[in-house]
Amino acid sequence: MALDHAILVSLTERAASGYDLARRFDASIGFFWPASHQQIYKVLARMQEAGWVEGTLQEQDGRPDKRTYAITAAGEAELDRWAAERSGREALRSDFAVKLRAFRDPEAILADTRDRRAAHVERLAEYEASEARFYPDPSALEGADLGSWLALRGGIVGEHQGIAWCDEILTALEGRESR
Amino acid sequence: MALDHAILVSLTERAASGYDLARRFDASIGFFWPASHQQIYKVLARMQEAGWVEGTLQEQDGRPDKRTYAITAAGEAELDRWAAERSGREALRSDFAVKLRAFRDPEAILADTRDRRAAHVERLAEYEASEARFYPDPSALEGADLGSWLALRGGIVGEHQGIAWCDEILTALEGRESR
DNA sequence: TTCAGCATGTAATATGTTACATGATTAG
DNA sequence: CTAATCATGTAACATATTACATGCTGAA
Repeated sequence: MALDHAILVSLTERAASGYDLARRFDASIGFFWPASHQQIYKVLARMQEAGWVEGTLQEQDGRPDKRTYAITAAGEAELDRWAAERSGREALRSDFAVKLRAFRDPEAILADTRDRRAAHVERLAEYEASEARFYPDPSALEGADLGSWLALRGGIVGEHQGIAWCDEILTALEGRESR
Repeated sequence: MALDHAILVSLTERAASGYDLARRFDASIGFFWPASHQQIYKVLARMQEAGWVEGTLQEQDGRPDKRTYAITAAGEAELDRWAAERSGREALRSDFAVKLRAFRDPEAILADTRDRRAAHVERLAEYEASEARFYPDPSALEGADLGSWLALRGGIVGEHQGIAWCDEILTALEGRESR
């Protein structure tokens, strides 16, 4: 029951079809909660049965029919209930850390680490571009905008951390290699 | 197929029963790949069928029989295959970031953030204690020990990042509250 | 004509969580 | 006498991934 809430949050911002949501999950909200279109369609169907969202079919010409979902009052109530709930500690699951720990193939680890570093740098740039564009004056932010900015800050801080970790690994491995 | 590898890595360090593994997963390797005993038993059974591990039943008096698993040659081969494989980018899934973004209940977010900060501080202390105890001289490390230390470094850097993010949130929210 | 985008899903499989079940020993 | 530790699991449920399936439009 967690993708459910991510979708509901996205729907409070604007009503959307499963397809639209899938695209949003490829970008903004999906940075913190990735989801595939298949999964999104399933959850939308379940939430409609629960009465949290309401779908209306729109016929379109030239392209497939579109089912647009909007959040209902019951959905809003569910979001409020969830928002007040304590969120326990989040488990991190890192395949890469397990691989490091196994330390079976130092060359592969080096290559992986370089890739990861590049991916972090790239994503950091995206985040920073978003920040500059959408939140040029953070001190003026309020409400949901403040929340979105703080979430983005989490992404930025996280990418910095990822880069720092990669650099530690590279220093340790490259340093040893050349000796 | 990822808990599989975490278990195999743990078994290369020392043969163990499901119960033993469950305890290890509560501590060391479980920081990067949490798992419950139920899940571990299931995976062990599956891996035995696949021939990656071999279990031997030991009768004990005064306590339940114990099934000790050791990694087989096929298991080692599988680890090697996995180690050489590229690991793609890891998805982070943060319920908390979604909650921030929803920004429904600032008081609850504040309370959550304080809890999270405390949990990060606590875990950081554990990691740093481990580091001081098991890796007092990092420059002398080699092989699997070097890998384990680097994984631990990831944990440490990650907790620092977590604390920094919480501090940003607290500054933003508390600053605004008092105005 | 080929590929990307729009738009919906089903089916099979894999993985993980929660609840339930049993039963002995030892320390407080 | 109560709780924790040792030791194994099953069953039901929830969630996520991968593969498959369809079909139209518009741009290169």
